Amino acid sequence: MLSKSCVYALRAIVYIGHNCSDTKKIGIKEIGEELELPFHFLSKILQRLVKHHIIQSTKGPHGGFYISEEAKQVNILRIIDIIDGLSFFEKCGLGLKECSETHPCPLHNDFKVFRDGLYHLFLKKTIADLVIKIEDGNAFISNLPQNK
Amino acid sequence: MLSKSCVYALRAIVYIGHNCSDTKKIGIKEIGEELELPFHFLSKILQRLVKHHIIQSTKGPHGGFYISEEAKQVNILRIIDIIDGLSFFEKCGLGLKECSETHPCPLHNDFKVFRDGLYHLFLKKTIADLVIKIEDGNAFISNLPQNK
DNA sequence: TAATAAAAAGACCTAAATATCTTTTATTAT
DNA sequence: ATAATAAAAGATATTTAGGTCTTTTTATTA
Ligand code: FES
Ligand code: FES
Repeated sequence: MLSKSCVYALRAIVYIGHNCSDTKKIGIKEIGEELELPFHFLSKILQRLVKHHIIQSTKGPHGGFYISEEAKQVNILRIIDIIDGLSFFEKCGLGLKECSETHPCPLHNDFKVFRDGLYHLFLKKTIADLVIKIEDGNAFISNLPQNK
Repeated sequence: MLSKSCVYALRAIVYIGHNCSDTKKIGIKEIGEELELPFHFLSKILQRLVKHHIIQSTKGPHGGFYISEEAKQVNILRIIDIIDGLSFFEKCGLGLKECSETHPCPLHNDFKVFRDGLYHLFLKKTIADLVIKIEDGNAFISNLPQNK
């Protein structure tokens, strides 16, 4: 449903949100190692997020990525839109060219419930919501060591 | 979420279920034209379904594909399993290597609701259920002509 | 039994997503 | 100023999904 680029983006943002501070920026190397994501591929993704002002970066020694408190309030759907676009949430689950109430596929009514539910979930969840779960120890953004 | 192969398979099966009879088998050509699916690609998919005994076929003049009433009782999840596998329903929505209750990602609890809901939807829906919707005129399996 | 029709099978092609490698640019510290 | 560091940018490679083309096999019917 979400592309790899997109989940890499989300996890990287959460990692940055959790680990950066006024004095500490986070390098791609560290993110890639911690989250086990491919360095250069991740770098492209982070560039896009910077361009869209979701995160910020500085070059040079002690440079890296960071995120402001305001930016942490953006919802996840926004990230999905930037990376994948929102077509998933409009598309027919059975691949008809149009998903519509007047010409529905035989899964339309049932499928719509979940598709729209996910949409609203992603709409109301912010980056900060995810970061808090990490900080409270209620969730994790890295793999379990044994699964490495 | 579902691959094109998979939704092509589902729509083709429903089309066959709706149109075939004891005396009439359905050719790939007809299915491809009606559903606007690529002929040869569709042919590969139907071959797999025949191998898995979801549909049946005969070669030669007046040959084609057909489906038995019993086979119409198989659920959609079975088709998804044959074409895509079921990994989607076990995978972490944020791409962690394992989706688990003890090491959850920050979306786990919310995401699981939809992922499991879809699972159960596909588990309880049979091909016959979809065909009935077509026959009752409550749903469609072809695109609207203007979207062709 | 020959011609024909249709699926099966196999080889091949294309496009998109994912991943890597190299060079450039900006920043900081010496 | 210079060297070192880190992101940005650009080029290239690999993998996978999606799609096409050709040949073979099987069944029908004239
Ligand atoms: S028409 Fe298929 S999901 Fe809406
Ligand atoms: S751990 Fe991410 S969905 Fe279960």
